[in-house]
Amino acid sequence: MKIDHTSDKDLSAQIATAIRDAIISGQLPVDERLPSEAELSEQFDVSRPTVREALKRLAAQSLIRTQRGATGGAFVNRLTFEDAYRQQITTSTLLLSMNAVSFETACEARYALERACAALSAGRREADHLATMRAEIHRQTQPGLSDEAFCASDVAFHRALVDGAVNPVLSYQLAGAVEAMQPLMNMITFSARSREEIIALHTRIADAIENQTPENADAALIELQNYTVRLANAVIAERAAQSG
Amino acid sequence: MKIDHTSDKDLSAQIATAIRDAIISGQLPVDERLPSEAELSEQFDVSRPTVREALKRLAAQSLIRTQRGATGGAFVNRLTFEDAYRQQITTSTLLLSMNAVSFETACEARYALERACAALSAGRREADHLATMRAEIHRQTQPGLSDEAFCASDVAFHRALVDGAVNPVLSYQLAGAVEAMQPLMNMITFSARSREEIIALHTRIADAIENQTPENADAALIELQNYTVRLANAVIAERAAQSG
DNA sequence: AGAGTTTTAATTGTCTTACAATTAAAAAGG
DNA sequence: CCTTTTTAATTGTAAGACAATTAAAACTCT
Repeated sequence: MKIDHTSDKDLSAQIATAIRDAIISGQLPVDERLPSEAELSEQFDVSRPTVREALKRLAAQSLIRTQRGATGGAFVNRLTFEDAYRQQITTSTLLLSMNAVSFETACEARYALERACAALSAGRREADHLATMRAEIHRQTQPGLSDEAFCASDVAFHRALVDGAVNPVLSYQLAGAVEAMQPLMNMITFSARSREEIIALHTRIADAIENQTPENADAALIELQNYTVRLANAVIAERAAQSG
Repeated sequence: MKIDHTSDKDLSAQIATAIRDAIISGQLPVDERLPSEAELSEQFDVSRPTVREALKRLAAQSLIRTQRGATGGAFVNRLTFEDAYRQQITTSTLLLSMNAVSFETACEARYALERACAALSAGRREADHLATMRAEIHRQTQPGLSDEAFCASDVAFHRALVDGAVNPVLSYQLAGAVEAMQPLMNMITFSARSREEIIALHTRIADAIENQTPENADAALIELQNYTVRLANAVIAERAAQSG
């Protein structure tokens, strides 16, 4: 592993890339200890602060973890699904908030992916995920529920639907799509009437999963998508009218 | 924005989190300039190297960019779809390589998502994406094509299929699933026979998109999924026999 | 006065040195 | 042999210095 001291790129960025490549290619297996910061600074012929900046870049991506003390150091970190979820959610959230993505586009993506999961969920029909869906539907019917709590329950319901596919890779991919929509969903103030409609559709979805009728789940999800978009457009139009 | 000097967490991690939260919440809009490193070190009451470590953490996630010179500094970066693609791909790749995910599970996730896109692609039927798909199919028929080039063309074909849905959010979500599979796909050495089958299925998919018959695209993708899994299992079994 | 050139100041990038905090192993002592 | 203390290795943090870069300000010449 060598770096170019005459390059216009930061040395710390080059070092981080070199180590990252070594991890991705498998040269550095999980839990392997990297050389100490002092050794790395010798190997790359840079100062220790520069090495540290490189290591912090890798730590920010959960690629390494560090430990102090005599037997401490930087270790190649096993990237867990939990870590990946978190990164995926923040990245997706920022992507939506920074790029003027229309509500409809985000919604289309979300429900397209979710319907794919629903088909698998209907086939697997896991008892615990189904129980979670029913429990969340029940929570959503509580009259005193705040809008925030309703939205949180909504997310939990859809998470259970997705997790019901029992495919961690799929759950990971969907985490961003479902969770990143929450800020957008929160801007929609749910009336009692719209909650009723949503709960009815949720019930249809849960029924479809239970009865292993994926086509019914598909239809209900499409209706939910359309209804959500209609609600959002109404809110957006109202706001435009108020400000204009 | 304040940090806790008595916490067991790294100061640089705390500072990075504080700034990241400010960006996500919108307090720091895109292209806003952060205070200089000297000012930040005063504000947080830490040394400049510590501030720099925090900034490198943010830079690693494409949340900020830095510029040298008189009017330089750290600026809130607009997270582009391109940046997000790259992160998504490396994260997905590491997730698969570090977590003993079965080929079938990864394949199931990938094709479930891809079929969702295909349905939309068939509805939109974009000329340029269709042209790319045809061009890649043609490339795949060239007899002298190396296995690596065939795999790359395969990825390009599927990317075009996904991009044909004309939904950047969807393309972003899929980027990881499609590209992260490539290392797994590369381990399958394609014989002339399997190339023929794959090209035939690709052609059926392209035809289905062109004719706006999503059910045909769906069927072909399912066949492709099954065929890919069969090939992979055969390779895995052969390797086990050789080593055992 | 205007255009081109030089200087200057601000900022990040890097290096050096030093010390604090933590931790496990080694040494010491009972 | 067990407990306690010391020690050494390692990361975390600090302070100060200089290099590199860049845009604006000052200057010079026509």
